[in-house]
Amino acid sequence: MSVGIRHDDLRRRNRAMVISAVRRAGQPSRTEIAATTGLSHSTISAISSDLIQEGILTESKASETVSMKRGRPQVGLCLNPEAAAVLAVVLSLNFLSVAVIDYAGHVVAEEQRRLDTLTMSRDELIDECVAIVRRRIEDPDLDVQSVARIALAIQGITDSHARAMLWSPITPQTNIAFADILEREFGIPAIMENDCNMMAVALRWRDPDRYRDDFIAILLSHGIGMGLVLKGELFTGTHSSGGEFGHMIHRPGGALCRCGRRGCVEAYAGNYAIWRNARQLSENAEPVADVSDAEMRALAARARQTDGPEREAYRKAGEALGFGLGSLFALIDPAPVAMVGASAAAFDLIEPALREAIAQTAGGQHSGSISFDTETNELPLIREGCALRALSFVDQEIFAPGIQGKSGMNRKHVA
Amino acid sequence: MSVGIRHDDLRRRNRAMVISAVRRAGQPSRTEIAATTGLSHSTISAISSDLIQEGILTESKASETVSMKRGRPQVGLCLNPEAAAVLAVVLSLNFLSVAVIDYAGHVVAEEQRRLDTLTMSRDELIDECVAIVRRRIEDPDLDVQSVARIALAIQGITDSHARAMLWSPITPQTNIAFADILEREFGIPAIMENDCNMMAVALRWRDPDRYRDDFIAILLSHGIGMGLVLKGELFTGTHSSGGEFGHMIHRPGGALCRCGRRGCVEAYAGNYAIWRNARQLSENAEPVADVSDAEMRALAARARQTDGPEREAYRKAGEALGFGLGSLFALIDPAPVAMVGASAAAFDLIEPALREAIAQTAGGQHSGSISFDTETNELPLIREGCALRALSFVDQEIFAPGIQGKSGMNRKHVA
DNA sequence: AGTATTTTTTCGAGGCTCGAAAAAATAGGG
DNA sequence: CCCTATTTTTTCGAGCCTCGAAAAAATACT
Repeated sequence: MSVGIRHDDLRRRNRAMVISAVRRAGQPSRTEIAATTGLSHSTISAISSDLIQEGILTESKASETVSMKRGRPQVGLCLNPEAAAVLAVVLSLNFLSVAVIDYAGHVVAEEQRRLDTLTMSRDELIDECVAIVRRRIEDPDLDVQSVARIALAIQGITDSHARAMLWSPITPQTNIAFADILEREFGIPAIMENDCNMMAVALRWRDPDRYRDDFIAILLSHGIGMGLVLKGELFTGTHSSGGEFGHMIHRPGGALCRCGRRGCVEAYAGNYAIWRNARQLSENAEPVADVSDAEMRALAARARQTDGPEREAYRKAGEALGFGLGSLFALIDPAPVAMVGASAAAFDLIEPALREAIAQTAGGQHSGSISFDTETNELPLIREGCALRALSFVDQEIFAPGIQGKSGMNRKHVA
Repeated sequence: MSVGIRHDDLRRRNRAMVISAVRRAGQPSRTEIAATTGLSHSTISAISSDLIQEGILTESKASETVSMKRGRPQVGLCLNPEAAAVLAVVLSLNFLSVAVIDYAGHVVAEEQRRLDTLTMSRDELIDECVAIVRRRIEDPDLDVQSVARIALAIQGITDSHARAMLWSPITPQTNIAFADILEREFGIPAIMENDCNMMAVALRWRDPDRYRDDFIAILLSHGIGMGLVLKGELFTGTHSSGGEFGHMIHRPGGALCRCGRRGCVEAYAGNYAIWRNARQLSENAEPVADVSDAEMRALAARARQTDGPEREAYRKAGEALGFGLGSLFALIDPAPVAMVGASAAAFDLIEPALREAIAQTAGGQHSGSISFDTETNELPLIREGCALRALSFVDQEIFAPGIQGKSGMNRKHVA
């Protein structure tokens, strides 16, 4: 059962709250932090003094503060970039990328590689990931004191504890415990996240006005993925990363999906499905492994030009997405939607049928008011989400730890 | 944003924790509470001493403790039944019921009435509810010191703040703010909950081994409802009670649903849909207002006897439920399911097609391992859920209040 | 009756937050 | 240039809260 609050938890939580307030606000003064957290000035003063002493926060240079107000000028607090570093690793189809991010959230180094993920063996895949991480960590050019956390995102299903990839369309391999492997290899805490969930995390960070407590991020790509935030929390399944919107059933017994089942939303709206329909192939035709972005752009161009099979393919995609969203809205109620990925550039071809379909569902009451936004490049979002996840872990678990391992041990003190 | 933890919160939360530990365990000793909450004996001693002084808890009579152990015998703490009372009101099709429950959770009085909810005006409906509550509260025979909370459950959609009924199949009226109305009328805090959500709350209470952190309660009745618990929390929509499983889309453009749309799960699995299919009426035939339980039992009997349209009707219901669950499992992963309601008695007719359908969906990997349980009488569950909800509110908001309205004002102190 | 054992209470220590007051740092006005 | 008003930040004592250790209470066993 949930456990009582010990006295030590109090300081721990308030420390975490101050750190998170600084991360969100950028350069808040102590007074601003007191206002947003509801804690007293004395408490904020004490906590931030501790955090500065420990090298986690720094006071921003007074030069920048252009306060035209009377009185003692506010002194902004900011995250000390040198307090820690994190790694964001993104593994997607035929592509592996890693970025080193300092504690303030700035990318300080990166590396990208093309692979052939579909044909690689289990060990090759693991070795590539370990190697790219090792190169970044051990790079002598890089003045990074210590990497405190690795976050790895992958297209596919991960387990709910963020330890392992369970299944992924980018490789025939299954059940690879990447988080455990990286932890063993480098002795650095690691997590394994779903790519679409990381998209959602990043969208919330980028535009908290639009993407606040409830929203949906849908990846329109070769497959269809979703990241879902409900009540301010990232939604995950009971055993896996969950939110497999692309594999909700659109038409029982319908078109053949890449997952081997029939009638999934993805089997109508994934790139391979649009391509299959545009070529007027059978719904039973085996999904192709990959369709290039260029080819998809060509399909979209033809669909915009003439009312042929290409336009019909996009219409079917919109219909599947619309009925899928309708069923989703029946469960969670309507929420703002972000359409992410290269195919989001063809959202103009998808939207009419999508809205028409939603209007026939439980979401229908508000079908006009549901707002869609598009973002054609998913990779930066995923990486940003990973970085945020990893940094937030450092904020809460390392710099505001529980009883065990009271921090401040080997960290360099600043000034 | 989330607010810092003040010092006063600490005691408040730990008080709430002790109360909730007593409610769950029945008659735990102080030592047991210390063990489950992780707080020290001293703290538990101090808090429980307060709670006893305030008349919220009592020490159980030593006579019952048959401890064959050496040492000072444990003295069990229990909820003082006289500390407060709550009202559970359940409004369903043509039926209104209310129960008075003491603080220990025992029903001390009840009243039930048959109504004609489908034809009643808005004011008649409200007046009936107010009147039945008034009769129970003002009953001179009843020695109830003070009703601290009213919880009202209704079949249909409520808002996410638990204030109002937004839409219900039992009445053509919409948007009735029952919670506000009852609060104004009696000056007692009230909430308005969805019936299926209350079923889920009660199932979790009754069988915490089976229904712990993640499970699904589905009401098989004239309509199809769902209560969903995920990660130990009751799931609700962003604006409404949410979880409208019955109105997920099974077949786009398919059978006519009671909600006016087409192809909803309910349009295949609701009583009216089974009845319609069993009579081999068109899928476009207007849903009938009500089918008696007796008639449904007759349908089920005939379905078991011969392989005719009745059996096919149940098969279609199972198929719709199965594909619906499959889509749900794509989002949340598989979880134990409770089938509740009179039609759960016909689950034997539904299950084969249901399992076959699930096997064709994302839930398919585990289709064999998904476990179903049935419970044919929903009303006691709903009432129990209401009572638990109301009592839990009293536990947390009244007996462990924040700064404002520090409790213990007019309550009778016990010995 | 005395001893061992277990539960519960008591008591002082240590932490944490809070409010009030003091200190610090600046702009504006004469 | 100095003084005052204003705003931010720190300091300090008070009040709670939880904790651990020890004491007290209540029973079974010998």
